Amino acid sequence: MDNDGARTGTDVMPLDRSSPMPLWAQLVDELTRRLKAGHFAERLPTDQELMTTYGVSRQTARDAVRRLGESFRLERHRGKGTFVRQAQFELPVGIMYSWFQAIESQGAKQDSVVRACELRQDVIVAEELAVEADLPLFYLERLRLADGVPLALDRIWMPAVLAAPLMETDFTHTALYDELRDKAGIVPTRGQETIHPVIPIPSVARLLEMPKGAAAFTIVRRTWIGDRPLERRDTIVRGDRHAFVSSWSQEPGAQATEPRLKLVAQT
Amino acid sequence: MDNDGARTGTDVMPLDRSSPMPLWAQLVDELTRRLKAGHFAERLPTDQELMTTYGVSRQTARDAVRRLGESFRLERHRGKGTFVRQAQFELPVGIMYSWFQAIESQGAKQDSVVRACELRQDVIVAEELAVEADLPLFYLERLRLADGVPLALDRIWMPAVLAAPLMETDFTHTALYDELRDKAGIVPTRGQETIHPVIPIPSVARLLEMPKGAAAFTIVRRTWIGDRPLERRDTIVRGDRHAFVSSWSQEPGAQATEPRLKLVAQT
DNA sequence: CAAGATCTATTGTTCGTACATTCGAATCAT
DNA sequence: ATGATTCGAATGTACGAACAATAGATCTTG
Repeated sequence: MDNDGARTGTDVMPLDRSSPMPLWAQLVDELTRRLKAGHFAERLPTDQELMTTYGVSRQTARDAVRRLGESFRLERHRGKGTFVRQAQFELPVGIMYSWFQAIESQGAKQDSVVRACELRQDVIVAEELAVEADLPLFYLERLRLADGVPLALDRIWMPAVLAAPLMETDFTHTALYDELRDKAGIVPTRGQETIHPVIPIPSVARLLEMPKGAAAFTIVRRTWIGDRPLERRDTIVRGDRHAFVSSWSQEPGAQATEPRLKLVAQT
Repeated sequence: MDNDGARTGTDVMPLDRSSPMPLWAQLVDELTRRLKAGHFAERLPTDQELMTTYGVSRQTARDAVRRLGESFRLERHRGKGTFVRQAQFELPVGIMYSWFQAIESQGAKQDSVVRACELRQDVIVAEELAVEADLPLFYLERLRLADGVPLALDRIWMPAVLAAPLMETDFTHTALYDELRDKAGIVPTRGQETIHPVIPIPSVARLLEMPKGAAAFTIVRRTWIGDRPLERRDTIVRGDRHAFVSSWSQEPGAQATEPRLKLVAQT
């Protein structure tokens, strides 16, 4: 991997002024390439630098940066420069993330009853997490409450090698991903959630204090770091008190609102 | 409402060059105002027209139009001009829309068994649709099949005054919104879907040929034309053969994929 | 030393200009 | 009439220039 600011010669690919592709497009490609190669970890070139480095006008340089910002999260500040926004730790980790946030923002106190936090063996989950069947897995089972009312039952499996630093954590008030980041330096890069309707088994229904004959959601989440499986999580959410809601509308001529599902508490 | 191209004098609000707000921003506001007032039904002013009308440079005019395009769906064509993209009839009508599309794109033949297509009275739904309780409602009940396999049970209520032209339609292969648009000239502008897990009542479970003890999704959709309720629809989807799936990923530095749920068939 | 003033770097806004590219209509030649 | 050519309109690309606004560093001064 090349060094950052170093001009090693092969660093900069000159633009092709005879190409039919616009200069700004070539510059976008070039900057994208360098960004992905790890350049500009901190700061992007200034307008002036782009002008002299690539021999374009400021207009063209700015145009390229503007369009680059459609793919990358860039922040420009007068007097300072252009920066790649640091990867946020609070990734949009699917539906559950926004849900717990919404609950919090409505003023309800969240906490969890930790029902298990241990190392376990499980052949089936081990297979899914791509670890040897006889290796231990970190297992965390929590009953999540909002103002003391059961909301969901959360069961998490992770390879023990990755989750070892979390063993001693008190998960009563702590978010898993925060702990993972702070104690193990791990942040998931990819995730998937699958949502099914289920009839919870009696023991779970009792835990969640659900009325008899009510259905629930199961949300199965899988996360990865690159290609490496990090986590499998099964969450059972009470279906009688929560729903997924999607709204859309279209002002005449205006952009249509993308349908986006939100898990919300029922009144 | 003012006429379109007519320059009636109050049509054009001049920009304030002493304002701290950039000219392009003022121009965006002005064009937004006029768009919402029904101007430019067909074509937006050309760069040249904006320059002379508002006394700005082409750069500024183009900048304004570019940013206007972030709120409105604009199409610019060399040699032709700038146009407001016509409201598409195939609105992103929530989750179900993409679901039936996905099924179709996977090659499965869809059709419906029309179980009821009639006028009915229903006090509760009438209340919801904001019509007099003793007025009739258009009621359509369909069992939706993919390659002959039951997928979902669909029940639709609409005010009869709006849906009258649909009474004679054969809904075996026809999409409701297409019919509404073609025969009644009606297109919903707003919608909401709420998704719950349920245990279907035996008669419905039998219709959907669901295994005993399986749960299902109910999707309640409400649509409006402006503020006027158009439709209430209850759809019961087999939960053992379908799921909502949401994926997200984050390239380093790249825009995070918004979590978006899709209803998909299980393999 | 500290508070204020000044300078420098960097992005934001705005003007002007020129030519390229594409579309559609008008014109011309056959 | 019909096909090819030309022309005008409109957007796309690219250059140059100037000044404004902001942040941070440096300098000045009490």
